[in-house]
Amino acid sequence: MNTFFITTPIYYVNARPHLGHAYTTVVADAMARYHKLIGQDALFLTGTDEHGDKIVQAAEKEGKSPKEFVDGISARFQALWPRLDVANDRFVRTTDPAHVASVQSFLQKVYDAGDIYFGEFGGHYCYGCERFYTEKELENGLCPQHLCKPEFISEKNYFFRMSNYLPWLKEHIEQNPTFIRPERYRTEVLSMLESGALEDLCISRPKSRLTWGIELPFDKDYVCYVWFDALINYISALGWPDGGDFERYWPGEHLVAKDILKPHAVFWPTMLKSAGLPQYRHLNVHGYWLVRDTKMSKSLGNVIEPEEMAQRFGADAFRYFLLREMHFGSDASFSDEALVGRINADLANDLGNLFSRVLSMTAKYFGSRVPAPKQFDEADKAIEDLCATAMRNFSQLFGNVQFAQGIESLWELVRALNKYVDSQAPWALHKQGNMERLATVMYVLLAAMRKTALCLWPVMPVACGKMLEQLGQPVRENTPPVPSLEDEMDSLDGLVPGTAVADASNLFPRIEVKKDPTAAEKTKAAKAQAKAENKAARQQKADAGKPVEPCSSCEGEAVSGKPNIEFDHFKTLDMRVGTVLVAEKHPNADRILRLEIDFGEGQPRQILSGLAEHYTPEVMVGKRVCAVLNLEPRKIRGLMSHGMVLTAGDGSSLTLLALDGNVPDGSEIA
RNA sequence: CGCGGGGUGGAGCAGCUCGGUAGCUCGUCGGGCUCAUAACCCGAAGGUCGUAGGUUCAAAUCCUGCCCCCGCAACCA
Repeated sequence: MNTFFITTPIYYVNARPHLGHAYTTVVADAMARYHKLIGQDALFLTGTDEHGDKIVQAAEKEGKSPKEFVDGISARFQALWPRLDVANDRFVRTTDPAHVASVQSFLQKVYDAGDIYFGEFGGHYCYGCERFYTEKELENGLCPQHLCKPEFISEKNYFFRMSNYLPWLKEHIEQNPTFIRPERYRTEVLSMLESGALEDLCISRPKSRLTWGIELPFDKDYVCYVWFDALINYISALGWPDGGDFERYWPGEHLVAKDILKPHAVFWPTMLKSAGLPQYRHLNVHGYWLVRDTKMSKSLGNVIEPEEMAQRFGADAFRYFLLREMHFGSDASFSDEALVGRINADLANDLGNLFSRVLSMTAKYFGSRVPAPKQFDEADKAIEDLCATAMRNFSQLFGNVQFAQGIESLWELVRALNKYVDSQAPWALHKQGNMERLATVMYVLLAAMRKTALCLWPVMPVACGKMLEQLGQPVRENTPPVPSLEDEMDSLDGLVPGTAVADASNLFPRIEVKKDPTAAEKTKAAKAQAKAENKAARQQKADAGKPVEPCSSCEGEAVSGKPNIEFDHFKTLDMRVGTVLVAEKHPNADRILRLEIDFGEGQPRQILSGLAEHYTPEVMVGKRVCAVLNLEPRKIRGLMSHGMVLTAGDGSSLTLLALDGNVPDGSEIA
């Protein structure tokens, strides 16, 4: 196995690239470079996902055709990567004619295998539940929740018989412990499979509703919906079904964020299985970057612009931070402070300063020429051993997607080199005139620095180039500095005595920090907003109410203002004042209170309200509240609610609407 | 008992699979060095490893109960 193929997801082009995109792509780049560095034939693919409803809408908004629109955003992604020193070998777009042809071949193959059928999409839609019911779920033709007749909405669509392959998939995952990694995501997928909640996959949309997509080869009235279009990029970019690249590079491995675990861990393997193609080797799943411990989102104004980071701190430092700070698989926290902290501590103080002090001494004592070493003593041998260990650990950990740990093991060497400088005190040797010993010490340092730089090529390609240049080593951009890192691991050889080196070095200047006293407040505000966001997003998801996953290689972002309504429309609301007679926790829902409220109607009305996290039942009794009475009654966790209590809140805090004066129960609100 | 992750010195994390001196980075304090990017090196303070039990000669590590935090899911009319 001397080839390596790594992919990022193709990014949905309805928004600009953000930190999450940058992380995934930088990691993939580092992986590709690492495999090139150990002498493999590595191919690195990224790209853009350009079909779907959202694109059409976004394009309309800007008065562009879909194609014009996606061309623009795709170009933006493509322009970003070089700024992060990302050197992808391929870039795939789902609007590429080759991709389109490939998707159609794949669909045809799966169709011929008998795994695609024409069926009913949707069916019995209950507006109360905002979902479709199958015949089986209905009780006497009625919605089991509301006991009302659901409306029959019919849309014929094509389905992929995914369920056929789920038992096989479960076994495959069980027998291949690193098929999905890290472990936690493997566990999650297995429990997903055990839960039995997975159904067949709807893979089409009628052209009457969506034209911006790939036409099904067996029905020209339909286009392909989301996953069959998107996932196939991983092989269409290799020219599948034709061309030698597929033979050469497949199976590869994938890198994704945890939000698209299901499509990659379940849909894609079953699709490959159905098409009779070999499985991918690994699905590498990473976590989210939080910003000051809250979710990053556009409307919070805390979106991290990768370009800005690269510009302010340098692409190398930014990449270093991303790879060093996040333990692959877990979430991590992004902040300027953390970034600057890493840059100063690791890059400036430890690594940069090491280069500075050693090169400066080499200039002073040996005229900037690598001296020839003599016999190694114990201290030198210890460094030689540690260097070998560090390189081996680094290599093993990096290959195992444990980037932070790999880098850390390299820093054990860097710190040891700084200690070695102190313990050997070259300046003292020089004073004593002990030039033999001095030569050996300086050689050990320079040679170990070279080894360090070699390992860092996947992480910081440009800085690595600078380091090697300062050590008199020839480098070529985007080419591994040595043909095989393996050959470099067992000795301190590789640096030829007499080589001219730089006389000074300032690789990573310290960044002076200016304290931001409002940081804590910012955090607090951001958290509150984030919660509100969450809620809005959830609402939106519910509104979509479709049994098919929305594309999630992007963050959903359309939080829009509400349109104006007619006064007549407003007047249709029946809002009244009432007094809470009874309040208790919903027996089967932790956020909800069950209220009995007197609206002067003769008998109290039962309303359920999501107040439990803000008001205790005791406090609620006797309170006067405002409510909407003529909302469609709705069953919530088994109890009926006949109205809605009015509240104001921002997501983290919530308060009831209060009355300024005294009016009788049942008074109208307008 | 919805699913999953987590609670380890001031902060962030490792260690837990395979029980046996609690480790790393940052921060704080004291010292050293003078080659260097006010950096580097040494030392110190600071933790009964969420909690209550259990197994064991021995538990951060294994078992059980409980508490708390974070995602997702469900209910927020």
